Amino acid sequence: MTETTPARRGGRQLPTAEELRIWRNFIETTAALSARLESRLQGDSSLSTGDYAVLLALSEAPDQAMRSSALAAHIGWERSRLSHHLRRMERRGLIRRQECPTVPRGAEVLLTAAGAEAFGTATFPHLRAIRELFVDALTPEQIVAAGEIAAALRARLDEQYED
Amino acid sequence: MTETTPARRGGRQLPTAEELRIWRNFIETTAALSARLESRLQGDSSLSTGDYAVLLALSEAPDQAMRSSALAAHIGWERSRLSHHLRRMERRGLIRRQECPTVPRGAEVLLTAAGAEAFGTATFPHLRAIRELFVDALTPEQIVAAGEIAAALRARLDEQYED
DNA sequence: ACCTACCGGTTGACGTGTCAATGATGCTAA
DNA sequence: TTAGCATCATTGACACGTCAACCGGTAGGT
Repeated sequence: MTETTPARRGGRQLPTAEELRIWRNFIETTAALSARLESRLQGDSSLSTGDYAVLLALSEAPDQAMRSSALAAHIGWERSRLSHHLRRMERRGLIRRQECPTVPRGAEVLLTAAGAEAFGTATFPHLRAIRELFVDALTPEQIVAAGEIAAALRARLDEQYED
Repeated sequence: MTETTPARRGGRQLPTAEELRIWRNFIETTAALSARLESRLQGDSSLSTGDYAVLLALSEAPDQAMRSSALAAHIGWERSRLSHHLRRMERRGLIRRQECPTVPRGAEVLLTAAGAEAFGTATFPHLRAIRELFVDALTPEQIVAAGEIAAALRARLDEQYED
């Protein structure tokens, strides 16, 4: 690895120059990758990755409908974020909202025909883009390593619960 | 690796379920990592990573000053993005802008004392956070692998030049 | 019954990012 | 000279995200 400072990893408080270089390349490249995927999806289907996540969840839901909070939990968003996003999607005709018959204060989110159609159009090119930009860019060993790295980073994030 | 479909990597058009799982973990975890860094920096110094990037570049510049477009190129931002960001930073007193004496339409961006101080306060905790959340979360081998993965992804992004 | 506390969802304010359009000013070629 | 034309920077419109405040209603404790 040819580090600036040898062995004693527990001692240093700050990253070495080499570690910092790798860090920057890593975080900037993953951000750029996200952005490229976003723009590919946008070009292929006029959907954002947020739209896609919502439509995917609704497509797989029974009756193509979900309670707002269940949807938020399913895709891991804050309720407020989802509410803003649904407003924009409703304006574009991708989903509809209606009072939930069973739960008093609940709001049901429904997939519209236009939403289902947009999702159908988007899916194949989106998966192909993931393949081109991620899967095919790496060796099988690197894909495994990427999975392990993600798991290790996630574990660290979770262990320092919300700061 | 135990893939759903064996060997013939060139043949498939779509990722396997396992590849998709790794992809999702990878891209979501790196996004969460960025977000955590952002929030740590915010808490430690009331700066965003965007602020930090600008202040870092100015700190290292001769006379703590740079032309706007040079700054944009240095940190890899669009000029429009930088212009918006500088407006907000100027409002907070972190930087100043003035007409450039040499270049006709050029705008000089200057680091203020407040900006330099904020940057100084932010640096150590920020680097420590990078160490905690990235460097220390991975084995030395994983850090090397992360660097190689980033390089491979970057190469693929660059080769498909801007879509 | 009444006060309170929570719950589901929305809203507003604001920071951030992209895109397209707009000045303002020099450079170049008819 | 003047009609383009590229360049530097800003602006406006809009999408997206977070945070905190809010609102209507249900549930618990006294």
